[in-house]
Amino acid sequence: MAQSRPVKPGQPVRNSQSGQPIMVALDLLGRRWALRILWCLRHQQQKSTRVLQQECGISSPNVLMSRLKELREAGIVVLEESSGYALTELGGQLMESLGPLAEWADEWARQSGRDDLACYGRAERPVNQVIE
Amino acid sequence: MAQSRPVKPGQPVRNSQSGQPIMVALDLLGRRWALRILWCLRHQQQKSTRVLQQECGISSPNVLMSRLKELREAGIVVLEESSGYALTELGGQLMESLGPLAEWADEWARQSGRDDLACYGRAERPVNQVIE
DNA sequence: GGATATCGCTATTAAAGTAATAGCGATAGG
DNA sequence: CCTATCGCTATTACTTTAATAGCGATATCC
Repeated sequence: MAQSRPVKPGQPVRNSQSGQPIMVALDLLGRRWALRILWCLRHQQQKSTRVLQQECGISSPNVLMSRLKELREAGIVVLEESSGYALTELGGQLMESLGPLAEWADEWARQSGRDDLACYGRAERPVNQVIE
Repeated sequence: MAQSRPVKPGQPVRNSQSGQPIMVALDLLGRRWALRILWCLRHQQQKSTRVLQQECGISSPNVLMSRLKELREAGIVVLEESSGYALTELGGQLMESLGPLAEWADEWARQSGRDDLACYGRAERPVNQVIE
């Protein structure tokens, strides 16, 4: 049993003892599948655990449940009555805040000679599709 | 021996097989101590491994060396001749791109009733000091 | 020269996190 | 009752990180 404490602002986390919100956020979002799950919840509002597992390509439900639990405790995701998991408003705002980092990543790809991968600034692909 | 492949745009990583820059970036930066190390390199330009280890509170040099190697291969950090590690220009841009996420994290702290921790918007503390 | 100190970096073992498969109890419909 | 799906748990193997000790190389001081 991992039994990790809730990942919320003010709580010490892996990367920092101070509980600084940005550090807590980076710990939470840096964990395996976390952003992938949020991305799956983006378009269609509600999805079941099994749909999430399949669409994200997650083989183990254990880690999926761990991430969902953490994201729920963090107020980023909710489990709605017999309709599945969904993003909260805060969760939606989070997805929007990743824009500049995505832009940096594209610049990074450019400087690495892989600008064929940069998609954030392209008109053909909406901003929504940056995170895969 | 871990012998992990370089974390660069175009390479498949833990969180994604596509090599999308944003996903690669989140894998790289989400690894333990990565952002903490970058933060330590922010003010003073060059620091030795031992100074980094001490200031970041890292007990094991193994993981420090792993992160530094990854960050160097990614072009975010350089080891300058007998003067220590330093951020590249790209690395500096990266730190700036984390602003919106830090703002979101502060809003997150506010909604969690921990707005005493939110520091990103405060005039007293420069933006530089958000990440601890 | 020789002792001391610091440098970047590696070896080794233990702990923590994740991968992968199988299955539980609950609910709903036929 | 039978089947199907739901959220979720148990178990075992593997990967990543934690923690301590130490290497060879360079520099400094006596």
